[in-house]
Amino acid sequence: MDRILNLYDGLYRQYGPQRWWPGETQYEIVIGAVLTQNTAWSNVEKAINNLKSAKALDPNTIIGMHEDRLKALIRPSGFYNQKAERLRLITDWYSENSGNAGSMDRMELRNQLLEIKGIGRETADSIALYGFNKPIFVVDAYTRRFCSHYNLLDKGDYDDYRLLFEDAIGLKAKVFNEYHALIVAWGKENK
DNA sequence: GGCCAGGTGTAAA
DNA sequence: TTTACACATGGC
Repeated sequence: MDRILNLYDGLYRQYGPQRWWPGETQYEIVIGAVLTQNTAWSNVEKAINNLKSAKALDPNTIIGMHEDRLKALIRPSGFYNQKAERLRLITDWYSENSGNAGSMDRMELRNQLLEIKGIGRETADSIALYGFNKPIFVVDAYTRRFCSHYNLLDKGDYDDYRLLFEDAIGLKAKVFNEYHALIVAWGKENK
């Protein structure tokens, strides 16, 4: 049995199902994916709660909102100048494409997202997997640490890590979803 | 008070 | 192609 599958079983037994992404709606997942860029999730929660309290967590409101207003609401998540712009761009895309993104090929969706300024590989893959249920494995800082710890891969490009898991598991969105979340749970216990 | 967190774009070597 | 740096807040 492949070691990657074996480690998955171990994590699952230890931590149980994680029920990711921590967000209720598809749009909230998209917003959260941007806000969490190099940022602690606790700070992202504050920003999302601000948006909810302001009844601003929907595409039309975000697009129509004054830039300074948006920056103030997302301020706790840090990098708020950049992120306000990134939220606007991803929201423009979302308004246009959320309807048919679900029927896109996984790589077609990924490539569309990567064309958006401020949406890099991890953010694109998080949106594709957790927002649209596409089988793309998400690589983050925890994933690299996990791979290094278990000697799966030490230095590599983002896609080297992604393919390592995709090749071992097969294109299974449900497993990708759970595995990534479990790696984060593992990572928070192993600092 | 310093370090770090579920990255990304840009510029320079 | 690789490396360095800016971007910012809140928790410990």
